[in-house]
Amino acid sequence: MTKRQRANSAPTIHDVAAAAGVSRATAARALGGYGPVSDDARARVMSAADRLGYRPNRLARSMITGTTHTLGVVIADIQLAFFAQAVRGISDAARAQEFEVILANTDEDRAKELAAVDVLIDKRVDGLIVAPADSAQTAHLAEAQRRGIPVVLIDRGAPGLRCDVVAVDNQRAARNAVNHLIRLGHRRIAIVTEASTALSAAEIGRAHLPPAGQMTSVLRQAGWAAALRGAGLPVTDELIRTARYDRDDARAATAAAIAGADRPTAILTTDETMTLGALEAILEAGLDIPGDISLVGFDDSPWTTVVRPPLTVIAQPVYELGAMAARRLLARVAGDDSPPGPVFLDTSFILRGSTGRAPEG
Amino acid sequence: MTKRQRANSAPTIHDVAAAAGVSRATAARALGGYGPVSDDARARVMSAADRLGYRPNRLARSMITGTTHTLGVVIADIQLAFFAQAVRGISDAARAQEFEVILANTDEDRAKELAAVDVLIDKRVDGLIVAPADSAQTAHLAEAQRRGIPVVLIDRGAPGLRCDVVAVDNQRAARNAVNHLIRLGHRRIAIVTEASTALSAAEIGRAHLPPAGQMTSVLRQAGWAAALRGAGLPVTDELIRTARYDRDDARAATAAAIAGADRPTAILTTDETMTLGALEAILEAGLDIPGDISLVGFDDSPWTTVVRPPLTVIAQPVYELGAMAARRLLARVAGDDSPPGPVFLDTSFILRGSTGRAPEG
DNA sequence: GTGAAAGCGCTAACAC
DNA sequence: GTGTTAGCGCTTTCAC
Repeated sequence: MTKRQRANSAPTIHDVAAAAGVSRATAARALGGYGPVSDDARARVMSAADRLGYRPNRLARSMITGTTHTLGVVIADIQLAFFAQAVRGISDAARAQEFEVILANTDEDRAKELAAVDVLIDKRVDGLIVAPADSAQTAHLAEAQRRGIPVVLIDRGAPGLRCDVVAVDNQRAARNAVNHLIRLGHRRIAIVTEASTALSAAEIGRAHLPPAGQMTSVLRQAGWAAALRGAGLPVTDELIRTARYDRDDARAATAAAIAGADRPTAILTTDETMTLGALEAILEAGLDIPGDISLVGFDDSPWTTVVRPPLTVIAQPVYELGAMAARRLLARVAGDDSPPGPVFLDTSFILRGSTGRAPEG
Repeated sequence: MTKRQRANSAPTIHDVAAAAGVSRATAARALGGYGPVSDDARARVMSAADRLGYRPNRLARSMITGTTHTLGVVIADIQLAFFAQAVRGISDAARAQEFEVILANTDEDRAKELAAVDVLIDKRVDGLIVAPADSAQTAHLAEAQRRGIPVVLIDRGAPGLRCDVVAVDNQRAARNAVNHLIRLGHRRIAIVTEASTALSAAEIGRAHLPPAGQMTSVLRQAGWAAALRGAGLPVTDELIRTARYDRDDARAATAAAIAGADRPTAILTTDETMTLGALEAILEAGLDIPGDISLVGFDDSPWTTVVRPPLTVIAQPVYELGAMAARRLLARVAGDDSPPGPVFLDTSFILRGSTGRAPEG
């Protein structure tokens, strides 16, 4: 079988060229929209192309140009509302420049992250957006950069890596929220946070955390501690309630916190999952919000206004975080080599019904 | 510059072969794990490979093998919990067989869907999972199939397309839920659904809908109507409350429904967004749930147990829907050519506090 | 403006 | 078991 007899396989530029009676180079120029082509040739090529149902093979093109018009996105879990929104922002910004998105979930597991990054490099993505599972171990990301693949971090930074980071100032946001509680007269303000990143009262006292160099929950905890210290209030281990990253464990941790003798009068939760668990525990205990206890947490989920009372929350511009990360990455892909650094988007403190004056006594 | 002097570009199989002192073919065989290679040669190749930091170029491989180990996933919006969960299921099932996932959002817009499918075909994905925006217009999907790309539909079917569909039986699920309300004595049971797909009372009376051939909301509406008719209850336009697909509009539609003289004693909502709006309206109206009005809706969102009362819901196995779709698609990619058809996964009716006996009168 | 020819990095016959 | 050779479908010099 000679080369031109592949009757029923997809038409290539070769077939189009033959049908149009021009050379492959001319057909390619017309189809690809580069280089000089006469109007006549272009017209013949175009009509041949759609008569044959020609579609360019982007793999072949990528082999030569070295660019795939594809971004790799490596996050913890697309099922978490935070990442779903961020990915939508990324996807829209990418799409606006004709880039596609390959998604990988890590479940905050470094091994999965390594594997994902490797595959994405092998697939020759043009850039990588990563929410790194471990801020301290980023050799694989440095390696990607070394191979010419720009990396933008989202949600959390990595001190050891020279790259762009798009995040919010978690310490500041938490500090603001806790300051608000303090102004309402609260003195015992607990935090319900992830065990895997939580620090003890002693540790959080010493810690000096860069604003984008850690997992968000530690930063939020640090902000909480800073606010307490700033008001001269004690930061004790009893106020630090940790749970596996799981709603039910957050419920149990909160239940334990409010069962004690010296019940906190307010609780800060570090994200939606923790908030859900904490709220459940408070409801089950039959406590009045905010009469007996105030509740404020990160993330303005849609449901926070249909619970009673509606929740006071710290909202992040999640979609924008994603869109911004993608835009920065795309700029890098396009050759921008200005010095990389963090970009902080503003959070907003949304005052609703779950925070109120501290109960007497 | 001769061919071997590309000092600082990524090492290719050629470089590895040279370093190991074997031919490219041998190096390729060792690296790719195919064909016969002596232990000695393999060892030398492997050590040369990781000394040089060799990584295979999957684009080049795909050019030859014709497979990219990539699935295209075309959905409405990753920000909707339903799709986020489904995509996680898809991603995990794909990953289990070393496939990656490219994501595209359509916002139920056919033009965006067409564009996405085109790009994915051009990128030579091995298969496509699609939640089609329009069940009636699927020429682009048939075209993908014609080009040898298997297609699996998720969440909704398309009567005109011969392919696998993974969904739930929405009519049946809705009918069951409404039957439950009927057994509780309800006679005026309204539905809050999307305007874009809703049928009038007259239309829904005549409609004969295939179980997987439509958008889910019509099917749910049909199930609702079937239950009413089955109990000899009237299906009137007054009971059909439509809204843009948007929580706030659902709130307004519900507010109008419960403001009238002949207030429904129960409401069925067709998904999380509608439920959120409906619940908000009921709370704002100060009605007691379920004393004044019962509420049941599709989708068992995490927050449905922290509102008071907790919501009775129809739960779909969303993650499994995704995983199943991916597994079927992967089977097709692997050559399975058994007759395609729909697969229905079971929903579950979760009885909680938002449904109760119909009020007297 | 157009064509011939080389080659991206890899796999797959086919000899030996 | 190993090497040689011919492509995959495209872009890109470089002549003409």
